[in-house]
Amino acid sequence: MIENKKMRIAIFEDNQKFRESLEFTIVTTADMELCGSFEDTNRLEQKIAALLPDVVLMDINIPGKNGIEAAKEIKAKFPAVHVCMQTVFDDDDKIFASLCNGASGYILKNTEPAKLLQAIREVAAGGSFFTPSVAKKVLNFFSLQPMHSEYIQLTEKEKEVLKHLVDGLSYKMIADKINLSFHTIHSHIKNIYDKLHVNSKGEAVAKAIRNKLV
Amino acid sequence: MIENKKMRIAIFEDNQKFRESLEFTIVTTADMELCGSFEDTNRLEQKIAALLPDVVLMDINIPGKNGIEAAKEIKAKFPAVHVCMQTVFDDDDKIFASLCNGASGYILKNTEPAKLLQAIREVAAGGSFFTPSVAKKVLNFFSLQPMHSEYIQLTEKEKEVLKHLVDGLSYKMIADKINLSFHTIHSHIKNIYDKLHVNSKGEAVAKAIRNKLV
DNA sequence: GATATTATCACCCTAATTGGCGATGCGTTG
DNA sequence: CAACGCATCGCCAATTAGGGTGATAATATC
Repeated sequence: MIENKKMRIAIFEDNQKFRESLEFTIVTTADMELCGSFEDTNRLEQKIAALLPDVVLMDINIPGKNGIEAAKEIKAKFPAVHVCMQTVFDDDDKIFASLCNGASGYILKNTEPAKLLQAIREVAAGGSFFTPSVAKKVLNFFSLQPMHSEYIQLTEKEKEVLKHLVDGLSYKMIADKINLSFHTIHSHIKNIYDKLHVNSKGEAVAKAIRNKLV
Repeated sequence: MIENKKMRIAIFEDNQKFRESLEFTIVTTADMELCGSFEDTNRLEQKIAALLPDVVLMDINIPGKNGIEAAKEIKAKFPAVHVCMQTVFDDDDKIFASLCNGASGYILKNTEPAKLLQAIREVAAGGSFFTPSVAKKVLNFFSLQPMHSEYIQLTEKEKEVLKHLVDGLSYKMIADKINLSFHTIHSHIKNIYDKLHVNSKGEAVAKAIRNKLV
């Protein structure tokens, strides 16, 4: 975003009332410009290509291809265009599907205009925005991942050694790779095993990948 | 939160300057009350039990048990207490570890007071708050879609053996587990290595997990 | 029906790697 | 100074990897 240019916003929303409400919010905002407003996702690619918006507000339940697919397509073909999903539902599946398909934000339709504008600005700047209830769901999702529950403090060297271990290198090869002696690698690995509470390469590799230590 | 009562905030932060800055922000806010401020997490449980804060601001790198472990302990013993992590670093590992351990928010220390207060209010109300950069990381996490396609056809037995290998069992232990001889496990594993084009347990485990063969 | 092919199982041998035990020194940080 | 991360080294037993051989039973394929 260049400071002195207005953000270009495109709206995809089938409910006429709500669409007009969004349009009003955008056009009455100094640093934003409404570059397009549609009630379906037909000829999506051409629309986006012609308008090149900074931010797309995409309804999830929209005629034509649904908003989640649309978000995916937009991100695939126009990575620079940021997509902010919006819906009345805060359905878990849809939230996660949207996030996975590249949406940068997820807001509920009852969000007040001030917050909506804040969300748009965050998203336009390459950031992300969730309404609190969505953020909560994301957190709950993480809380359901039991294996992430222990925090493991590895030193830089240990992380490096572990990375090579995961890549399948032997002690000797790792020693060569990072110019340390076989013995040093050996003791690093012993320390890693202690910290991970494992006692074999297989377990260490599994834990490293699953806990995203690498 | 009952409307007419002040939110009780407890601070755990070792840096004195920053702690005082936080204290100032809290005490000068009408709807908040500073109920405790500490420079380490010693006797954490007693402190929380005595104060029963609505929201705990927890530094990640704090003496005593680190902030991530502390968050976990607080959520385990006092589920009603909301924890908001803060740190100067936006280190992926720590963010995810914190989220998984029950923290409701994650803010960077350069966050302006207004946003900090907003975060506290969200969290106190049972919501969640991320600074935009953290939200971005969460999204990136979801966008890490597996994109592997290498046709690996393992037989049922091989899959079973591989699964145990990933779980960290030795050849001998696997043999016991599925009532086969050590030698048989050995040859299965040799075949698995052939099919996966690997030549060590570490690589096999890594490939198994990454390609979702287990 | 005869002939591959494949999955499964079992064994032997050797060399290399790994895991667990120990120890030392050096520099930084608290 | 104590504690810690880091690097180094030795020893020994267990495990693993790679090279074979070969049997059985089920399933294709000819």
